[in-house]
Amino acid sequence: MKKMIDKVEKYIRETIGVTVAPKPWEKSTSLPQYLRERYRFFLINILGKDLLLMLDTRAEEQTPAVAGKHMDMVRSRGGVELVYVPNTVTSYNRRRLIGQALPFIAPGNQMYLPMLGIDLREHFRQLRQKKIVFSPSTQALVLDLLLGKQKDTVTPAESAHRLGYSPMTMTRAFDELEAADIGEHSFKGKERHIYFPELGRQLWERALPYLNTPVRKSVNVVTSREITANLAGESALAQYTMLAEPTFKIFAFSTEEWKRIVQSGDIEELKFPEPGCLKIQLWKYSPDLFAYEGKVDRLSLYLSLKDETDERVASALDDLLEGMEW
DNA sequence: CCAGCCGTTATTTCGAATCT
DNA sequence: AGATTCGAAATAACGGCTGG
Repeated sequence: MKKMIDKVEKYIRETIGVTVAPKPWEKSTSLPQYLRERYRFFLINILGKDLLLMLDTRAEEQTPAVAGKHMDMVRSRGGVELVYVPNTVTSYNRRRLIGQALPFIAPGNQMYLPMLGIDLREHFRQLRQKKIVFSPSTQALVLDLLLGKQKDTVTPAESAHRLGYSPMTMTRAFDELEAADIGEHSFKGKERHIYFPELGRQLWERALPYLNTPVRKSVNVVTSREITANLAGESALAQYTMLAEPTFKIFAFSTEEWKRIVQSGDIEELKFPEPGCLKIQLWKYSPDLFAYEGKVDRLSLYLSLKDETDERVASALDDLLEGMEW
């Protein structure tokens, strides 16, 4: 294990530019057997702060919750700030460690030391776009509220049942709404409730910054089959407004539904559109949830085209919302 | 150069398993 | 029963390579 502590030392020196002098921790003998076997403990001093490193000797990754339990255990006798040093850790577990406020150092990769105000990662992704958007399931929930005119309070389980998501997914959708400060959140015992004092246009405008296009991806196809599905894009817009029909018909599918269609044969995907082809939009949520009379709902349609620069489309979009019965 | 392709890695999403 | 946690699977981003 000598190697591991050296790596940590080097990583700290290279990233923060201070040398720490790791010393074995004597008190470790007072720990339960299993903790002593599993971890090695070193005291270090960073920027005037004493920290106790807890190095995992195991090669296999440990889940954050278990690591957290062990840290609590050690902390209860140590009385020092603890830092977990996993041997290996996946990106999603790094995020969970942060989520559970567990300080950790992943040498060569990432360091999270909130007590020092350090949150450092080696592999910066493209400067994380701060623009928060709702996940597809949350957007589906919001649209359901807007289109279904839900007056009462709603619970995750109810929404889940109505939209075909799991209760957990709806719980997370509630989380996102709460984070965006949309709706009034409350608990009735264990049941989580959300209530919207304002629906319709007010809610729409409030949520709009967090909503994005339902279209995950578009493909051009040719087929001799008769495709019946919900019209989308300019095709749907042409039905709702005075806009002229587009050159190619545009349909919307959920990913799963489209997979089924392709499997049943006679669908050829094209790189570029050609006369007589269809444009297929694959949606992040099922268009069927809100579609009406053979076309996708107005709001999703608006979201799918709101970045369109074409002047005629833009003005048709205005008409589209004008025609909305809030 | 550089646009497009492609394998690799990171992140997101979601339901199943687990916990309380 | 409802909440939390975990990991599989889908998706997106990265970065090296290639053929113009």
